Amino acid sequence: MLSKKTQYAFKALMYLAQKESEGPVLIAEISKKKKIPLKFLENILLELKRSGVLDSKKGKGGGYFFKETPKSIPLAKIMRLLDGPIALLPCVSLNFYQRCKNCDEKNCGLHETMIVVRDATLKILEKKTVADLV
Amino acid sequence: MLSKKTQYAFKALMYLAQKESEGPVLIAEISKKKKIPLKFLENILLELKRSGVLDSKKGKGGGYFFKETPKSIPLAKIMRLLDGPIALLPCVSLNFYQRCKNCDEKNCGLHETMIVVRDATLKILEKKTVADLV
DNA sequence: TACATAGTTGACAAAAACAGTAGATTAATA
DNA sequence: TATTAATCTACTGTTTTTGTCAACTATGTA
Repeated sequence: MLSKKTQYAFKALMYLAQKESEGPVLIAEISKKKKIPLKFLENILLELKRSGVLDSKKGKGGGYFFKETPKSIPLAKIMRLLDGPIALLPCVSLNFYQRCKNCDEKNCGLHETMIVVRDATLKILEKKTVADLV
Repeated sequence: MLSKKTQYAFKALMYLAQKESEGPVLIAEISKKKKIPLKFLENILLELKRSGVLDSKKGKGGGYFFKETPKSIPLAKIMRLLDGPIALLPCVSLNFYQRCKNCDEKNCGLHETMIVVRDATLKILEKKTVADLV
C-alpha cells in the first residue's frame, strides 16, 4: 500500500494540475480543498520541490506550481521519491537494489516471479503521468 | 515492499515445499537453513497454521507440513494473510476495500490507474503458487 | 509412567516508520 | 516597511515491524 504521504502527494498534484493555468497555488488552498493536514502537506510539497518536480514562489501571489510539465512526471517517479522502492523485494528493485543474503537469485523462484510483477507494475506506472490523473 | 514477515514466510514455504515428501520439518531446521530468527519464525508458521495453509505435529518426529498441497496456494493468499492488501490504495482493494473520503471514485484518475495496476499484479500473484517457487 | 522432544501461547520490548505539530525565519512585493 | 506566504529545524506521539522470553502443553517412546 502507498503511504498516506504518497496518497496526499497524488491528491495535491492532481489539484495543482487542474489549476495549472492559474498560476501559483497556496498550500493552504490545497490543504483545505483536498483535506490534507496543512503542515504535513508542507513537508510533502517541500520534498517535491527539492527533487525538482515542483517549484514555489514566496510572498504575495506566491504558492506552488509545476517545475516540469505534468505530462513528463510518471507516477512511478512520485512513488519512488516519497515511498521508496516499487518492487516487492529489495533483490528485485531497479532503483533500490539490495542483494538477498541467503539466496541464489538465479535459482530463486520467488525472485523470478517478483521480477514479472515488477515489470507489469512499472509498465503502467512509468507510462501514466500526473497529467493523466486529471 | 513485502514485510520481512512475508519474505520469511515465502522462504520457509519454499523450504517446506522442497522437503514435502520427507514428512514434518522442524521449525529449528527451517530457521537454521534459511537464516530466519527462530522465535519470529514460530509466529509466522503459527499464523499460517491458523489460517489452514500449514499443519503441525507435536512431539518426537513432529514438525510443520502442508495442510493443502503447495499447488493450491497462490502467492497472493500468503501475502494477504501476512501483509494485508495487495492493492496500492484502500479504495482499490478487493479484499480490504475502504472508500476514499474526499474523492469520487468514478471520476478519479488515480483510482482508475490503480485498478489497472492491481489487476496486472493479481493476474500474476493469483496464478503463481507456492509449488511454482521451488 | 517418565522423559525428552517439539510446538503453543501470550506478554513484552527495541527499533523503525509514519503522521502530524510548533514556532521561528526568510523572502517577495505592494 | 508592512504584509503575505513559503522555508526550515526540530520535535512529538503513535503504530507497525521485528524480534525475544519464559512458561506451558501435547506427543512419542523407553
